[in-house]
Amino acid sequence: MELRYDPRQIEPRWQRVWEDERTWQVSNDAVVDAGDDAVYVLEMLPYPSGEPHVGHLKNYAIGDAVAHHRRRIGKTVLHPMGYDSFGLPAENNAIKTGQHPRDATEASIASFQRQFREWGVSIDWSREIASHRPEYYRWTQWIFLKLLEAGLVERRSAAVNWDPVEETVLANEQVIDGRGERSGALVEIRRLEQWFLRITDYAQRLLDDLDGIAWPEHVKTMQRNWIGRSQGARVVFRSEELDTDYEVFTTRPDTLFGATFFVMAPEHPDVLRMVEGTPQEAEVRAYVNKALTADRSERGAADKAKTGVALGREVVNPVNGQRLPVYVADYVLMDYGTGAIMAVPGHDQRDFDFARTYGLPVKRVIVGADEPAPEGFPGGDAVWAVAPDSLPYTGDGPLVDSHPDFDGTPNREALDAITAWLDREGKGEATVNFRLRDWLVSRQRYWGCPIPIVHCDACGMVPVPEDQLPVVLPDIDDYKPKGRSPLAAAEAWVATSCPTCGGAARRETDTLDTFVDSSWYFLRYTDAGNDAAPWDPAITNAWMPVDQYIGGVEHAILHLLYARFFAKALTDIGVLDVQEPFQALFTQGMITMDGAKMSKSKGNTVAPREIVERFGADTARTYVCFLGPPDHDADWSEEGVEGVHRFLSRLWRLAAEAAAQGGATVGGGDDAGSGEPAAGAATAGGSEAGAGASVTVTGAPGADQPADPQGDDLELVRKAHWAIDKVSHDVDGRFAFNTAIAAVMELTNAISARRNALVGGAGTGAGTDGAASTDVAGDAGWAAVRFAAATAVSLLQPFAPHLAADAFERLTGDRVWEQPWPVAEQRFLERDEFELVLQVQGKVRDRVMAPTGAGKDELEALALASDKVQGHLEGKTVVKVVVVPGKLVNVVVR
RNA sequence: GCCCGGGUGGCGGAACGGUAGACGCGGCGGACUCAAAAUCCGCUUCUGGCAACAGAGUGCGGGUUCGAAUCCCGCCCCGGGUACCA
Repeated sequence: MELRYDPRQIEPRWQRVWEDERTWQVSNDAVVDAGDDAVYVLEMLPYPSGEPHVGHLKNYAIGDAVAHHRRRIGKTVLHPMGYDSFGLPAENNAIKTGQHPRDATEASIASFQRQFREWGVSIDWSREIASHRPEYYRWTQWIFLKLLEAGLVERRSAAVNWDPVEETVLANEQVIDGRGERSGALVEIRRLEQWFLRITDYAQRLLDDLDGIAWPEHVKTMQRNWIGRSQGARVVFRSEELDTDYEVFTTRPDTLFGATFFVMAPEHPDVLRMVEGTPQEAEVRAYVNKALTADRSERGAADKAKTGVALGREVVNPVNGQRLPVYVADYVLMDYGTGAIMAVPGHDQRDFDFARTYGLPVKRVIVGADEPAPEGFPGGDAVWAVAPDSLPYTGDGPLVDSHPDFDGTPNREALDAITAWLDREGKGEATVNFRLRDWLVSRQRYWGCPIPIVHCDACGMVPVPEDQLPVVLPDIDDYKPKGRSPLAAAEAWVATSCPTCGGAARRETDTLDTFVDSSWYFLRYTDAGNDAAPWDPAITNAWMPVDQYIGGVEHAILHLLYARFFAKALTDIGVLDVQEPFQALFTQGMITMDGAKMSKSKGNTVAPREIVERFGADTARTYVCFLGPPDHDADWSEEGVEGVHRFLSRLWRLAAEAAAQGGATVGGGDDAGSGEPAAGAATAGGSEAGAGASVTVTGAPGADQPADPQGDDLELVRKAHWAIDKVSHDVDGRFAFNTAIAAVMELTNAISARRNALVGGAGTGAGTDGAASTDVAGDAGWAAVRFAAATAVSLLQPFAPHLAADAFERLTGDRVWEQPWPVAEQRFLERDEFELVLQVQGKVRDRVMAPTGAGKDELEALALASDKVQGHLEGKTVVKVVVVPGKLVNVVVR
């Protein structure tokens, strides 16, 4: 009998069974019945481009392992799949080749879909979605209109990030080091009318609710930093010349008395107004223009020398009436706070640098607790033209040279007192400032969701009525952006009538950022077939939140923040009841090649398709789960793949051989659910086999746990239970897949050893027909091997579902995915003896067997009885003996 | 600069404060074979020793402890995130 592990036979066969029987489909009736046992496992939505890469493989291998495991511990699992199918790559391809983005996208989707099936991922395909299809984006538009109704959508003119290569605006989150996230081009600032979502309204809640979700701490930290809450005060500085108040935000109102000048951002709308008609105008204009056109990465460099120009104007410090010269300088950002600052060079590094460059006075108003008081303390007039080395001082301490009411007061107290005073005087108030900006969602590109708005000369901006959705993206001839959306050229489409007055009107031609599409897809999965509404809240609220979300850490900010915002906003609107969409998050590490990121341009890529073709999907999946802790980056290794393939071959062969020694009593009696005939009936077709399954009895029946194993068989059964215990702990919540698989490898090694002993002599491997021992001991041995093999494949099922299905059926006649997850029996985990470690001075000197449950005295006596221990005690006095029952004895000597 | 991670054999990596190096890769040796592949078995942290064994050892320096890869303090290096955020 030839026993060869042949994934090319095995894998398609089981894929057919799962597909024909729709094994992984779950109905929405089930979620209501299941209650808390309903579990939503989700991997991040893939962008379909070409074919899947190893990152996808890892993502779905991890997710599928979780889904399988949860099913087998009795959960009702929702595990859907779809495509983030709007977006620039398809459009850029269209510009280059003329191919419609839809065609390229659909081709990619087909390729992804085919490969996901070949990987055997347990997906409920009935819920598949693709964000570029009208039946999906109809509801994206619906949500946009709901947000509009709720006042969370705004169209306003703003200085925005313009990507000159992609010819579109970008969200702040898509600008990295002053360059477009995708194009890498230097981003320019332009003032344009754009659509914004008011995510800043939710800043505080987005921050607070991070506390309640099971996410990696570093991801939460990244979001906290991005939201950037800071507590401070708004303070009003008055320009008497212009009769205008200018507000600044400061986190340090305690240093107000140390302000020696005032700075505005180059973008500040009043900068030019302040100098109009003055001798400074030309110089200021030149500076502002230069600052605005300079590239952002250069401007953003913290170590760049500070530059600026005096405006020749003054503003009044509200706390002491002092007049402060006003400057324009590019180290002040329009984006943050009010675009103007009070400068306190004595206590801020940046202001200090600027002051030193321009010879501005530096005043110290706080002294360090353990520093000597400066000249004139308290209440002197300590202003230095050139600052001493101790400045700027950014620590805490009592105030000096400020005001008689505050001098000597610790600055943190003074901060509150000064804020209260400002408030009373109407010159400021306590406030919180966020770094988070509103989300710019309009894009001047073609391949995205049309914004469902009509512009009417008479009525203004009019939302497209719900019953006229979707606004379908029209086909166009020229995809090339020309500073405006390519849609603007689709005149027949743009021209429409106003839904309100019926007059001539024009459609909005911008499309939505694709992050809008992916901010709600997980809701659509829960009720994907619904064509009357985006979802039924009763169903969606029952499935939600996603119990386990799995994806790359690169989405730590953008996607995860937007999706959280959507859940909260939709909940406030009343169409949903989900505060946090992703209860638990797991972020997988990257797979690298020779330590570097895989990329097509470097040519250091591995295509999952090739691996699957050569070794099978089970090898590919098990390998990516084995190559290290899944949340760490890991380097791809060809030898590693082969090693895993060897392991799977070995396990399968052992199982098949053991089955031939008396497994699979299929079909008889009560076992109606069992599938195809076992052992050897390799190419039998799909589900139809279930009916008249043949009975194969070749010896002791099945792979049940042996009733009363002895000797080596007992040891093997123990090992199986040890593996159950280990894998269960590693998989459940720990994501320690690498060690779980290692445990199954250990069990496999033990099975192999027992098998070799049974066959007798040195094993000759695959070709052996394993001369079956017919004696009683042999039968018992094979029974233990069958049990252990069935356990091993059962534990491996979340990683290698095809192999597990095949081997388990041979051994037992049953379908492994329908079996409950094995449970370790305590009696096999415990032994009556254990290896006692004997230490002297904390160093291991000997190991002896000791009875389990032996008392401290007994263990101490055993330790002192050891010759090796005694050898190390010679000439020394025993000071103390530490006994850890069940573990070790440590003898302390002097 | 700031905020996270992380430094363990030739390599990827294991180790509730209690046997450091599970498991895999690679390497070496052996069995099977005419031979090779495949398979199976054994060895594989370093140093000394034929061996029993002894010593050293988890980035570096201290500390706590009967006992530290693990906890604490101070450094060094690597990776990631973020950056003139007032």
